[in-house]
Amino acid sequence: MHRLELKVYNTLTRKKEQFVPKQPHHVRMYVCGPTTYNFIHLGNARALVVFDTIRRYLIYRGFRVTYVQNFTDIDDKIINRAAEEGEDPSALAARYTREYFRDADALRVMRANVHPKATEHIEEMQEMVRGLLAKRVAYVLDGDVYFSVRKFPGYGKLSGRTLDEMLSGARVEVDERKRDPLDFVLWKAAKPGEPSWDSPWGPGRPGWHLECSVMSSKYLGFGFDIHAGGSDLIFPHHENEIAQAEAYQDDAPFARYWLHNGFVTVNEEKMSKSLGNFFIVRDLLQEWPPEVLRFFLLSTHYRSPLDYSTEALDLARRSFNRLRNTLELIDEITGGQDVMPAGRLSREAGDFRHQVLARVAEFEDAMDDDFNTALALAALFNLGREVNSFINRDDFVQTPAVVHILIHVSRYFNSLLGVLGLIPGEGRDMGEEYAAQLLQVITGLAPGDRSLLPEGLPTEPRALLDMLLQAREAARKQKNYRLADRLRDELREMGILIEDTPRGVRWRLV
RNA sequence: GGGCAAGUGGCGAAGUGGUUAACGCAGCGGACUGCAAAUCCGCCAUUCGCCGGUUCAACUCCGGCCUUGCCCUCCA
Repeated sequence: MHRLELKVYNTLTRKKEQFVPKQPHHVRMYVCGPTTYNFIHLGNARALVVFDTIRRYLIYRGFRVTYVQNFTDIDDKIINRAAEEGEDPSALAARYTREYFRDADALRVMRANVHPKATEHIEEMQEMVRGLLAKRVAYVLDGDVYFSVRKFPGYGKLSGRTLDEMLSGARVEVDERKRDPLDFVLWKAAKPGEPSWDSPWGPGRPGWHLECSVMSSKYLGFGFDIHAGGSDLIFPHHENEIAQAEAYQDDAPFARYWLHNGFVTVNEEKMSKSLGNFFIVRDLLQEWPPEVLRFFLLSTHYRSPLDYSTEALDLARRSFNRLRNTLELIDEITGGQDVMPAGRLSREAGDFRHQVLARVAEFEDAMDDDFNTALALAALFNLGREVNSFINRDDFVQTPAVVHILIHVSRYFNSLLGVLGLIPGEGRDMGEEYAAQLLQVITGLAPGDRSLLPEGLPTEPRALLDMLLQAREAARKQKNYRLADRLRDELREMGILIEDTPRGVRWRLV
């Protein structure tokens, strides 16, 4: 397999760089996870899916990947939300952590190797605060501990701004007690009634930025390979993480490659909780299959904005159908068979195999170039066209050798789709709810038409459908197109799409 | 106000200093089909926000302008 170099865009240097992990063949990757006070929305999902895809591609490329994603399970937002709901903050955090997994699993986001929680690392965080105080880059103020940004010369290197440029913004909160308006909290004193942990500076809780510095280096080691998150985390979150970690360690870099995804927008405006224009993944999954959501999220390069709309998801659905059709077409030929002994290849089949490999290389080249999933999808469409053309040739003959090739092609195709997490769910999983409707179709038949059906009625929806399909085949043979079309229409109405192919009837749920 | 991106066909979206500007959706014509669907073949941007500049050559590099978005506050 050909191997060009893998390039990634590093926010730290603002350019694409060759990606070389610190340790060959092993990538250590940290992704900022959610604050567990709510269901995740599509914007959160984009980060999850994008970095999950990057992880999958790294694995595909032969790297071992250690993937860490945290849960911020103590935070002002959690405390406030818990107060509103009259729920214990830790119970609320635990609840939304479970809900997080339901959505992430549905979106086929692989679970991390470690999912550390902030509340389980209080000791380590206090340790870092102590260290920063000892180095005099932090100071105590009425039970709070602040990091002194002026003491860290590299402050601003990730966001590409100087301290003075940041200060020129009018939105920095003014707290007269702080030595510098940009100093941020490492340890936050608890107000009465708030959850707290004892500390040398009084009862309190960790500042948000601290947890990621601590947990990432705990599980991945200082100087790990990839630190990722949404663009809105560049400043101040990741900037502050760098400041703390590098000041504490007296070393750099804390993380080697910084990757940030662009936002999901709605009418060109950032989808965000404060704007109230967000769409909850849980709701979207009611209407769209996970593959369609993933296809949508990966149809644009991860650093570009992506505008949400029903039309855009519908476009993703239609587009993805094309890939799924090809997948089904291959399955019809191979029928899930295992590899068969190779026979003599026709010249056309040899060319076909050659073309397929070229498309696989196209996919890899696209992903090698800063994970260009939009271009990678184009390679999959090209691959699909090769397959469709080959199978639909006039002179197509289903010899063992051809089946053998198609099984291999199927593996390639599935493996590339798998990198994008786009393996379609079972589109033929009929719920019991179909049984009643199918029965209704059968009982609605005229007595004459019913004679085409065998005696007795099964209860399984699949069996009922098979019966109807057979009856329709019989009707078509008798050129009773009135009945055949009527059955097709009625099935279509309940969401079962019928297609007549040279290899027989084919159906799927829509 | 400061910083950073982006503006490509009806829509979505890649891409490149120089042979025909990917791919998908939609549309049109054809093949296949009893009809459909799926699939295949063909057509569909002489043009890449606007104006200058560099160059033998720019949509691609530089400058200015316009428009939009993001960050500077919790946010993926």
